[in-house]
Order: sequence, then C-alpha cells, then structure tokens
Amino acid sequence: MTRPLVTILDDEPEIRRLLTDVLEEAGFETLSFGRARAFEAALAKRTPDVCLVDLSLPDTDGLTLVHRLALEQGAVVIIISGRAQVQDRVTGLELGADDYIIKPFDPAEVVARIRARLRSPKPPASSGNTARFNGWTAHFDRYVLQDDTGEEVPFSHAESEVLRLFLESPKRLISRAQMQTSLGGAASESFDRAMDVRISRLRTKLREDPKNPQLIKTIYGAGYIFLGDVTWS
Amino acid sequence: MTRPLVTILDDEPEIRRLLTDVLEEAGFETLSFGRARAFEAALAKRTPDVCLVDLSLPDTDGLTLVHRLALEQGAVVIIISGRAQVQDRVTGLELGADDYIIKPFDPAEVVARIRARLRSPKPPASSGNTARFNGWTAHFDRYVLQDDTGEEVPFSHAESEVLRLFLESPKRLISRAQMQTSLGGAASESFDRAMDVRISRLRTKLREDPKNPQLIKTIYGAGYIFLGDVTWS
DNA sequence: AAACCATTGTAACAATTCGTAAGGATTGAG
DNA sequence: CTCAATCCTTACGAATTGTTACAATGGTTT
Repeated sequence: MTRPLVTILDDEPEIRRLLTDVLEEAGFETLSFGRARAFEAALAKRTPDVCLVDLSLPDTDGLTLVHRLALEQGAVVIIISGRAQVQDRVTGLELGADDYIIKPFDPAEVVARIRARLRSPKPPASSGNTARFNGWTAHFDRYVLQDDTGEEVPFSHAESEVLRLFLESPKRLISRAQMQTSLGGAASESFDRAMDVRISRLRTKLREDPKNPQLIKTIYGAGYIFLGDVTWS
Repeated sequence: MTRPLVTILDDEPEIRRLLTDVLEEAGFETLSFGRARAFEAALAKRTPDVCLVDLSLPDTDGLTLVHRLALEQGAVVIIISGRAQVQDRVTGLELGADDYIIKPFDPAEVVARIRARLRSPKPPASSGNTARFNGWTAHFDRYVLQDDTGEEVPFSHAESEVLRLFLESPKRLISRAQMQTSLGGAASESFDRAMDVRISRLRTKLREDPKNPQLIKTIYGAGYIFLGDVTWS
C-alpha cells in the first residue's frame, strides 16, 4: 500500500510479466496494461510514481501520452522502446521523459534506473494549474475555488478529479461511462453512484441552484455537460 | 543567468574534445580534465552543475569519486563508461550517479540526457543548505528553523528529511510512496503511520493551524503538497 | 392524463484515510 | 549501566469518500 506504484504500458505480454515479476521482487507495486486506454483509465484512480511506457503502442500516440504524464501528472516517465535510433531517444527525452531504455533490456538495470529517478524529485509544476470560468477561479495546486469577491472554497481530491475533467472538456457531453473509466478505472460492477455524489457535492460548492444548474447540466440518460467558458493558465 | 557548467573527466583527449565541442555548441560552459586530481582541485573553485565522469581513470577510484560528487557536492553525475556490463551500470546508479552512458555514445544523446537531468534540479547537499520560504529560513546544516523575527526552532533529523523533500518539490503532489523511497527507501513495513507523525510534528514547528494548514496540505487519498515559495541558497 | 419504470439527486450511514497524543524501543553519550 | 533524546508504534478521534436508501425527476406506455 505504501510501496511505490510502477505502471507498465507495453503491448507484449511477456515483457509485462517479466517487468512485473522483477519489480514486485524489488519492492514495488505494479500495474500493467497492454493498451493506452485502459492505462489512462487507471491513472485517475491513483497517480503512479513511475510509468514505464513502450512507445510502439497500437491505440495511441505514445509521445503525446508521455508528454501529458510528465507535465501534468508529475510522474517519473521512463520510455522503454525497441526503437534504437538516437533521434528517437533525443525526442523522447526532450518531450519530458526522464529516461529512455532500449529493448532488449536487463531487468536489474531497469530497477536501478527507476531507483535513481525516484531519488531526485521533480520541479514544481509551472503551468496548467489554474482555470477561470464564469466568475470562478480553480486553483488545482491549492485545491481551492475562488469566486469573484476573492472568497475561497476548498475542494477535495475527488472533487478536483471531476472538476478537472469538466474543465478540460467544456461544452461537450461527457458520458457516465467516460467518467467512470476516466476517474474510477475498472471499478465496482454494481452501479457506482459515487460519481453522482461527487457531482452533487461539486455543484453545492459551485453554488448551483439544484433546480436549474447553470454550469454542470445533466443530460438525462446520456451524461453531463459543463457549460462554462474556460481559460486555462 | 550564467550558463550551466559541465565538467568532463575522461583520460582520452579525443573524447574530451568531442564532448567539449558539442556541449559548448549546446549552450553549456565546459571544463575538462584528464586526471581526477586536477578535477578535484577545480571543484573547490566552482561547483559544476553536471559532471561527466569516466570510471576507468588512472589515478583514483572512480566510483568513490562519483559517490562523493553526488552526495556531497549535489551535482548531477553522469557516468560515461566503456564498461558495458549490467552490473557496472547498476552499481554506478546505486552509488548515486544520475545516469550511465555507454561508450561509444552519440553526442546528441549526451546533450539530451544532460538536459533531462537539469530539468529536475538536484537538491543542494553540502553547499546551499539553506532554504527560505514564506517567512521561514531552514538551516539544514544546523537543523534549525528561523522565523522572521529571528527566533529559532530546532528540528530533528527525521523532520529534516521530510522538510527537505517538501522544499525540493514545492507545489507538487508528493505521494506517500514517493516519500518512503526518498527517505531512506528501505522496506520497513509499517512505515505508513510514522510518516504521518513526522509531518504532524513538522506542522507543529511551522506553527500551522491544524484546521487550515497553509504550507503542508493533505490531499486525502493522494499525498501531500507543500505550498511555499522556496528559494535555496 | 395517469400509471409506470428508469435515471438522477442527495441525505444518512459506513468504510477508509489521516492527525496526533502517549508509550515504548532504539540509539548514543557519559 | 543510566539517562536523555529521538523516533517508531499503537490507539483513538476526526475528516473525507464511497455506499445505501429513498425521494424527485424524466421519459414511456396505457
């Protein structure tokens, strides 16, 4: 539970198994995925400390994923790739990866490099932490909402996940299933009303009129739409 | 702002010249040495930001040097070695090196890896043991916190580890798992509550309001964020 | 329109996670 | 060995979040 979480994203099951074994042995918690979508779904549940990513994935642009991981999530990102070209390594590192390991790799070296990265912390996130919308300013670094008069309303981590999802996709329908996977991962099978409760609590903090919400609108049978005009800074 | 200083320690003149050229081109200041003794003499003058070290040096034990550089000087240490054995890399990284590049190397990759390391600045270890933040000055050499009025509050070693971790990564979510590895890392199992206690004591010394902490914020289920504006010196 | 079912809102409760006081184990100095 | 300092462990109260239950709402059928 308190061991560092390492996520493995690679489409080869053998690689996943090898890494899982050696990392568990080394005292890490592991989660492995073969597809980027499943991986992203799990991200919100618990931010991993280290992400091992293979770039040659079938269903996404790996470099974009690396960029988002490194900058927004603040995780240590290590690319593991069969592409041995120097240019690949350089661009991978420039995009924010913390290390680049070439296949075939030695498991012991992977462990050593992970440990080396965990020793030195990452710099503070400089941007992408604040969003303004309709009289509110959301400070995701401080977990605080600020209204026009400067009054502050704190929000929790669970609420921040929902709010961030809305603010990243304003004026677009977000289905319940989308939220579920985006926030809860492969959660409980029986209906997860936790999402509704999160949104309910968020609405309260945004001082929405329950009868006539202006910002978070419910689309019966489909999902939710966030109707604010969002500016990130 | 001055350009980052990269020192090159390698007994092959050609390698030194190649690295010097490419690093100067990339916007770094460089100093190169063929012997460890000359290198150490130069250390006293100005601590480099990055040290490129070849392990197979004639006049010293390279690994010891790496260890001292990494721990005492707080520089980024990158080993460049012809020894390709995995075990060499693992021990090099475990001794505190931040990266390990194998000869023959591509200059562009060396530059990319240096840049990647400089993105996350290493904590100043022996030089620069003082950090200022929000009305406080932390003296890690004396284990003392000083407030604006000059009043001093001593803190213990355990507290200093936590505080240092926070001051190195301000405004970033730090997971408990991350803390565990950063603070000694060994697999003491029920470490979880001890961490809470450390933070609790630190908060008391920083005179935080337990109901509304301004500096060390708890993110339920996720970790902690230190919200100070930190300047190291 | 009324009746009916599906979906959503939310209050109340339970489970989980966190804060911290108190006591005991460990370490180091004399 | 004793004492003192430090730090881990334990234990219990507090805060946050998920779950359940039921009311309210929207849509559909009769």
